[in-house]
Amino acid sequence: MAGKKSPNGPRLEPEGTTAARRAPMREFSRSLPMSLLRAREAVMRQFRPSLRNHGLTEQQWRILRALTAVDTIEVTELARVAFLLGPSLSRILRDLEARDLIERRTAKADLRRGEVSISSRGLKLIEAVAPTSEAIYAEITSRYGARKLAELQDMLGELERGLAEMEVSGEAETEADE
Amino acid sequence: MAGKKSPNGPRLEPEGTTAARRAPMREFSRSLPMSLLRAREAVMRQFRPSLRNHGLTEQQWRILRALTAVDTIEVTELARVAFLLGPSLSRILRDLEARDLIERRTAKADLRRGEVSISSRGLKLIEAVAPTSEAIYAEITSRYGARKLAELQDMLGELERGLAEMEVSGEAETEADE
DNA sequence: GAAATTTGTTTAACATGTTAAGTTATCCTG
DNA sequence: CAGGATAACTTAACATGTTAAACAAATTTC
Repeated sequence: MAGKKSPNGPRLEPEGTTAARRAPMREFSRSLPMSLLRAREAVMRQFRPSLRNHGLTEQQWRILRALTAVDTIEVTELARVAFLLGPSLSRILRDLEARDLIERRTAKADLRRGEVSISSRGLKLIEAVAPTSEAIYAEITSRYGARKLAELQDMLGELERGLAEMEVSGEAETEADE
Repeated sequence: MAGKKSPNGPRLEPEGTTAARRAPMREFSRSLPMSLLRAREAVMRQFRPSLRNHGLTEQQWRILRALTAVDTIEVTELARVAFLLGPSLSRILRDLEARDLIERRTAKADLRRGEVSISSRGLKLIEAVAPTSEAIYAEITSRYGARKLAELQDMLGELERGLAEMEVSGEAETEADE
């Protein structure tokens, strides 16, 4: 891809020449990151309005949703499950606690750890949102096909696992590179 | 350093006693949005270090990358291609222009429109990053399998198109719902 | 052809993503 | 048992996501 570039000077012309004179590379819009981004956005666009009507963002919903599956959970574990970085989670928990949607206390055995659980108020909110959310999910499944959807998720999972292996191989350029 | 856990801390039970007393719903971590999010993050985690070494964020890279394919492009069209919302793009363009990586001017025919193009400095930067970027992409393709990757992207594209159709059907609750 | 409406872009405000640094509590080693 | 290294968060700082509002230029209406 390091082909010889035509020495086309900087564009100072209002009406440039033709369009296709630069580095080709892969078709940008068809890159894997873009495909995944657009697909996810297309999915979330379906859910956001409903969540918004209940005063929840996507991340807040993920957290409450994860909390319904457990009695209590530590912050770090919650970050892993809800797939949020620590700082984001820290801010959101502060907000959710202020809104009385969750409850927190420090672990007796280890004062560093925080234990989080959903409040009855939070539980009510979840139960109010869930039906719409489930309906949307069912509609998506129906449209796309349950089997194909499962297959897609399998492929995504395999991709994820494969990339996790790459992590260990290419760990050597924390410095340099320019 | 290994899996040393708290000696008496209550662990999470997938099918635990106290855990499964609330709303069941779908398995949270296996939802489509989470699958897509994790997969995309796994992919981007590969690219981010390299981009960072060149002082670029993912979005800035997307913009410069899109600009290499055209002579000039209008802001709105650039937002569509790079898949960024107007406000985000507006901020990033301001920054990229300050760093002399792009050039801007207003269209003669329509003073509302802004025309953007990459600068020679921006082009140099792209050419510096591209090799590493392409190598990573090649590695991913090789690991996952070119055929399977193409299939995955086809499925993602179909999902995206299918959901786009849903948009028109369920448009009636801009108000109410709470 | 001026007012009303629409369009292209930016600004504002708040929430999250991302990396680095700070805090406090545990663990660990001499 | 004093430090030093770790671990679990939390803060800070900057960039982007997201929605609403502001603005100016173009288009439509009456």
